[in-house]
Parts: sequence; C-alpha cells; structure tokens
Amino acid sequence: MSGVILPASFYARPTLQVARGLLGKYLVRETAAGLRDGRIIEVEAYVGPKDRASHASRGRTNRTEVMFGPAGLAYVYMVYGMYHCLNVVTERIDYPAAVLIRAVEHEAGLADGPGRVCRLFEIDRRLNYHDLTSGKALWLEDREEQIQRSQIGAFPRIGVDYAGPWAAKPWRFRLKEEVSTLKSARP
DNA sequence: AGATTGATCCAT
DNA sequence: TGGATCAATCTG
Repeated sequence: MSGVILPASFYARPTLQVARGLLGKYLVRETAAGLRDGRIIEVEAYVGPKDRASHASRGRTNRTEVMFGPAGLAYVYMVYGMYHCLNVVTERIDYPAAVLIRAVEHEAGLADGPGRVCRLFEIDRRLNYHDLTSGKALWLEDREEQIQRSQIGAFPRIGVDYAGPWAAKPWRFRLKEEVSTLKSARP
C-alpha cells in the first residue's frame, strides 16, 4: 500500500490543524529490513513561543532551533536518557511549533507512547532535522482516509504539569475508535 | 510508587 | 562546571 507523501504545504499551517490532520496518516520508515509503516493514532501540538509546555518557550537554543525552522522538518530528541520522541515541525520559519507523534497503529498492534513509536520505527537523534518531505528514510503519507471531526477526541497533554495554565489546554488529539479497539503491543 | 538514564539548561 | 530537570517507560 502506498500513498502521497505529505508536502511542506501540509505542515505549514496552524499547528492545531496539522495535528488533527495527522490522525489517520501513515508514518513510513526505511530500515535495513525494509519499509515499516503505521497509522497515526495520537498526537500532541506544541504551539508557539508562549506555550510553556513547549521546549521552545525558553527561546532559541541548540536543542530548540529546529522548531524555529521550516515546516516539514523532523524534531527528534532524547528524553529521560532512554527514549526518543518524534515531532514534525509546523508553521512558518521563526515561529516555533511542532506536533509530537504519540501513538501509531501497525501490523503487530499499537505503539502507544512516543518512546515506543521511536523504538519500533528505529528513530533516534540522527533523524533530527530530517526533511520529512524528501521521501527518504522517514516520511509521512496520506492514504486518502477521511477522518471526521467527530472521530477525534481532545485531551490535555501528557507530562507537562510544569506548564501552569498551558498544561490544561486540550492539545492532545486521539482517534476515538482506537482507544478501546486496539490492544497494546510490546515489540 | 520507584528506578532508570543522559542530554540539556541555567545558576551557583 | 554542577546539579536539577525532564513532551517516558518498565517493574514491582
């Protein structure tokens, strides 16, 4: 099964729109063993310099510079010394925003959690700054699945209690159908 | 609930 | 340069 690689114009839109739009799209990774793909089930939006939950809220640093870059770049960072998280950069240059990929359905079950997604798809910091529109190594595809607004649940983001009022914003989006339907799978 | 693990950020 | 912190996960 193949689809259309998401172009830069998909990512260069308001981040909440991009986040919802990514549900039902496919993450595709070229590995030594071949292509691995999976359907995006859950995401989180990190929006702009004021969003205290966002790494970019403290301004430009070596780590956050990529979030200020052009839409369609991958922002990959290591968290807790053990796990990686994959984000896609959104909006315009110099406006820091991104969408975290939190859960992906694949042939063996559900990679539920950003660290599990990266482990399954063999994503680490070497893919930081990767151009997701290049069609190499790692990209996202549209396979023409229509997602209705009613299929999307909105919840507070995970692990951002330090962010004060920003922690309560319902900027985590998940396909409702998957919550009870799918089982967790450990690779 | 507690341990884990290392990159990152900022202040002592 | 040291140390607190962390967009998480696993085990008990």
